[in-house]
Amino acid sequence: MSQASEHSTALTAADINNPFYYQENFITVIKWVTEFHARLLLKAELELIDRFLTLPQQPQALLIRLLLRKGPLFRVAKLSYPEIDSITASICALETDGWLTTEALLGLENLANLFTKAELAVLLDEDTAHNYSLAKHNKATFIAALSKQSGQFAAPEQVVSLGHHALFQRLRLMFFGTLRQDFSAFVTTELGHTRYEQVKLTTDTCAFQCRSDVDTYLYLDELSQNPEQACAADMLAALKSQAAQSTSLWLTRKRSRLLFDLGVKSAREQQFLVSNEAFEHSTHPAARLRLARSLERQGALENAFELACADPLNLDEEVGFERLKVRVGKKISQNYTTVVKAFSPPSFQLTLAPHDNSVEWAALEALQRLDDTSSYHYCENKLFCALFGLTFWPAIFAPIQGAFFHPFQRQPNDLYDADFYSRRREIIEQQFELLTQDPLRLLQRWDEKIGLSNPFVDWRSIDRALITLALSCINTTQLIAIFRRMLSSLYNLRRGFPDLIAFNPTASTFQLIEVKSPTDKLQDHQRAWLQFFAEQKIKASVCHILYSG
DNA sequence: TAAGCTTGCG
DNA sequence: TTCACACGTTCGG
DNA sequence: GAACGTGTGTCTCGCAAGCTTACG
Ligand SMILES: [Mn+2]
Ligand SMILES: [Mn+2]
Repeated sequence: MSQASEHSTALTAADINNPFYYQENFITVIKWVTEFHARLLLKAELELIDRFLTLPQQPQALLIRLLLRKGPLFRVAKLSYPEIDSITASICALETDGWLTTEALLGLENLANLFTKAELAVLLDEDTAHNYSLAKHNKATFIAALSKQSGQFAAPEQVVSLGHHALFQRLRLMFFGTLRQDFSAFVTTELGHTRYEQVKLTTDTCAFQCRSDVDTYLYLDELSQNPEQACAADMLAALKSQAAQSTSLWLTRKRSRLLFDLGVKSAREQQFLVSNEAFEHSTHPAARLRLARSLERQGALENAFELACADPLNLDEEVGFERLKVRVGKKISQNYTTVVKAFSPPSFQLTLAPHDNSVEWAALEALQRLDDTSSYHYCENKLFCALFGLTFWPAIFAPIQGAFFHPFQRQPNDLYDADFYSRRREIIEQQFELLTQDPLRLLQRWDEKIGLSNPFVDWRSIDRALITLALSCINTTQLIAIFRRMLSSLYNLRRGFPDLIAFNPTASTFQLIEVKSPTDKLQDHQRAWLQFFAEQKIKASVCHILYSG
């Protein structure tokens, strides 16, 4: 277990009743970042932050209001906040350091976003205006008409734009470790809409190790926002050169995702020079397989075969490489014969009348009617994930170094890393032990943790009674075996569970059923779970649906 | 004028 | 906007 | 049958205001 440096860190959210609660929270974050992670900021940035912190209270409040909104352009006349006395005075104050800038000219797109259809109509030249009516033509028509007049327009009223966007983006990223979260986390948490497990934080922990990692993230995020902009080859070159200097695992993952998408897109456009290289440089779980198939389509059969002979890194590769070798082996007279045979799970057929709801629900109803010894539930991954999340709660939220760095995290940063288990081995094994001793202990944990965010527990789709039922019907040894398999690759193996589960409380047994409509077929990872269940002597089968008439 | 969507807000 | 799953089309043997 | 691309439900809450469009 990692040692926490005892910089006890109270990061408290502001009281909602404070009319300036947003200001308080924003300042809290700024101070947190500048105090503890100043080494990731440039001198110029720190100076700018200083000036921000010394802004008079009212203009600063207004600026923060605007920073929290979509922006970056605002109509001054539309701004109104009861807690801010003089909007215009504050605007003036904010124009001195470039926090806000008045925009005299507006591009058409900005203009159209800021003003209503009626307001745009006024801007039409007089001789064209009479061709259009507000009732008959939609807003796009007016925009198109305006575009024939000009691409730039004098702002009809004062419009301001936010400055220093890059700095604030950077600060938000450094605090949250992602750009997908924003300051609304403070409020939703304060209101109790979302609740997070409280993990002891240490001030020396940040989402980022070095400044260049922050830069990298910002760059990758920008690329993923508008991937259409750069040409594919340029993008590839940029991502490649960046990869050379980065060590961070999760940034590599983020970049690999982009490279993978780039590869898929280029391959579709038959730009194989780009796509092959993009796949090669991507660590995305599906990248190698995709590359191998792409090579096959390009006719580079030897290359494809060779790649498919690599050790499979995951289930998809295992199955996909095998299929490819069989397919391509014949053509290049490699004479490859398959050793592995696809597992075929037990199955049965069920005939249904036409139904409105989904095939899973319809099958559930039909099966339930045929069998009054068991209760049927449509859970897919939800139930086993919930059991997993409850069982390993203390491990998931263990204060491992670097795993948690702000109070609004739903999961540790390394949840899907290969060493998730090894970094928590002791505590995980301890929970296995507790589970063996007393499975019903999980119900206590349910009561204790109910409502708290957990990456495996969806509180609304599962209830306490179902957990109780599950614990009384699922043999602990079997449950442990399932958990061990999940732990071997959390990212891949938290999905693929059969649609339905049926509990027989009298016999203390259960069975799993994957429903397949006539048009659907078993996915590889679903098949893998079914094979595992068969090996573990867990009753699991596929229900093939037929339709009457 | 109602419905449907986005945005802001706490 | 992401994820997991289902559905539908294309393609080659 | 395999592979690929697309569609669907779901999403962290609930409400109000403002705007646009479809509809009668
Ligand atoms: Mn399913
Ligand atoms: Mn199914």
